[in-house]
Amino acid sequence: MVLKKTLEYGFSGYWVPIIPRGPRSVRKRGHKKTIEDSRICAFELLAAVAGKLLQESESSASSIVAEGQDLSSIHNSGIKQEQLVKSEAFKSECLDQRRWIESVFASELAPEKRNVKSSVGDTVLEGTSVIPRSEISTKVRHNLKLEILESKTAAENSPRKVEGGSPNCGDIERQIKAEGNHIHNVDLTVANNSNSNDPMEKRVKITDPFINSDNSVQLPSYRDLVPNASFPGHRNNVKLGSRVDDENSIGWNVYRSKIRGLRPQTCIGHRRIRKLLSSKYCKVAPTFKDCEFSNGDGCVKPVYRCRKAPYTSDVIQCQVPLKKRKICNHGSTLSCDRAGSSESISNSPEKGMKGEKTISAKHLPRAKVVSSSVVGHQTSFKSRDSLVKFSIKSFKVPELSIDIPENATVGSLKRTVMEAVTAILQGGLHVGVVVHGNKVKDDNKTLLQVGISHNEDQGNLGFMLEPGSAIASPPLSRKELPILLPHETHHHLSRSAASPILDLEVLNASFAPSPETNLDNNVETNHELVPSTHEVLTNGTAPDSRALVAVPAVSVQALAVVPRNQKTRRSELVQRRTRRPFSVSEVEALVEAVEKFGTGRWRDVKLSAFENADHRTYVDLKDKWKTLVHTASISPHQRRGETVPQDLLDRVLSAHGYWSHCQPKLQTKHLMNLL
DNA sequence: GTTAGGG
DNA sequence: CCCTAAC
Repeated sequence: MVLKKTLEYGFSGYWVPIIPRGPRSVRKRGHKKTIEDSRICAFELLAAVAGKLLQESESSASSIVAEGQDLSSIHNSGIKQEQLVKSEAFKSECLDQRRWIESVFASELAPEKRNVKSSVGDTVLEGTSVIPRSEISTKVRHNLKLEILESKTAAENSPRKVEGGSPNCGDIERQIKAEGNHIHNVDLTVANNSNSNDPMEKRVKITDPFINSDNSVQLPSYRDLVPNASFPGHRNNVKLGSRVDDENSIGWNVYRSKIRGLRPQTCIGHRRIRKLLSSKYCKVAPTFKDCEFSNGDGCVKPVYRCRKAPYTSDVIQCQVPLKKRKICNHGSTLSCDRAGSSESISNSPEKGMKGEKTISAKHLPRAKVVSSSVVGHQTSFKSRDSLVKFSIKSFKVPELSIDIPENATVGSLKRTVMEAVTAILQGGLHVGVVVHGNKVKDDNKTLLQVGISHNEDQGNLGFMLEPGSAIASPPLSRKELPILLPHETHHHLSRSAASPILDLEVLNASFAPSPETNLDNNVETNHELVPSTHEVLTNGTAPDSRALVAVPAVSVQALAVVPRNQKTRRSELVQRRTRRPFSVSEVEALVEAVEKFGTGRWRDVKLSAFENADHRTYVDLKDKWKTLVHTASISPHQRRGETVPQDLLDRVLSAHGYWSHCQPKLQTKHLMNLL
């Protein structure tokens, strides 16, 4: 008897293998080169200024001083500028001298206000540098708002794009992370008046939760600080079920660990800033996390809001930026932000919250299961013509189907679910769009075409998560999971130490096979060296018990969504079935049935010997027979996997020979009859 | 829906 | 196991 239970899962904060980043997005320069260069130049100048500042103060360094420092020397360098330096923080940003920073912290642990504002030419840089690093950020609340043009195609507007992100934003984050910095919030606002042609009007804000609205920094009190808490001192345990977020007015909810590293972060130097701005997309007013895009043609205006930080999944964090990129791409080559709002941080009520965003630890944040199943709701509309505004509360996620014996323990159930969810998450997720209950398959349709318009009831629109491409295999196919063997556990743990919420339970699930379940079994079989599962199968347990394997049952319809192109469809949408090696007893049953029915009546074989084995189709049986025949015909040492008793193989050969010999006769007979 | 066979 | 041509 099998207990069937389906459940849904949400974003999860489980450990996900770190996927090597692809090359940084290619930035095309093209006709904007000049503008861009000048921008870069501006930042270089700025950096130079900062460097000079630091140099000047180096003698008196290691302590915070310099409020309203005189910048005459910088003026002397011929750079037009106005600077207001309220602290030295910014200096560290440019020189990246940890020692200095640390010394600062050693002596400045009490709440301290620091503020840096500098402007070079038309470029304004506001930076706050020495802020406590948030080494462990485990949860984040994500709010996502979209404003999309109806006229844009579904593909363009598809939330799938959320998966990506504008290179600028993504790059910013990556760069920050790469530098080991943990800036809690970075707002980049680039506003170009289309008519002003002033490429230099930029505004870079680097903020932090501890930064007040006046851009000052407030450090947390001592007790909140845990020096070098680079490894999670505590984690969030994976829990079944979902947590309803009472604040869940919009978006994902994530929390942040209270543990914070003491190490101050270094600030973004000019180099990084330059990189950021060298991205063509930066011109389109990217703001990190809390951002709003506006582009000249007034077409696309997505608004992303991400409050409180990290502990959002890779998926989420990576997705947001990508989306922006795509949108930027479409939008606005020429003019940016017709409104010309240089303060475009967003007019949403949550504006004040921008400082709350926290970028999590290095290897991308994780999301916790936030809500198990929710359909996205669109809350607000855009009054402006042709603009549709979305507010995605959450995604409806694919169904997860799990078969597990009644006598399995709750613990094993948890582990099974855990693995299933993890496996799916590892494969990445895609976003599907559902309109009026129908999944929108054609990415090229416009929102209007699929029934999404600004004056339409948005209640009929929903988003859902779908397993992504890489989704290698369901949980127990460890073969395809990076973590396979118990002895690898530590290795992985240490390697992923930077991931604050790496959940031990996940690992335990993988490595703590429990006798009551077939986990152990699977672990064995997946070693591909260890024989057998037939103990289980032959000791009275029905073969079906092996169905404990949690199979993420991706619904066909879900998979059918977003059929981009032929090429990607299969790999991205179709989930390969769980590999379930035939047990000896199954082989035996198969052989027996084939002996009876022959090799051309798989349906009969299935019905007679595997009627109750739902996971064995007649195609499977046929395939297995095929491999059996092959196995039987090769030398024993060449065989792999489950060891099939020689006598069974002999029977296979025998039956195969018999039926293959019979076949011609029958065929001949048939032909004779025809003639 | 089944079979058979290549991938 | 997947995919598909060919029943």
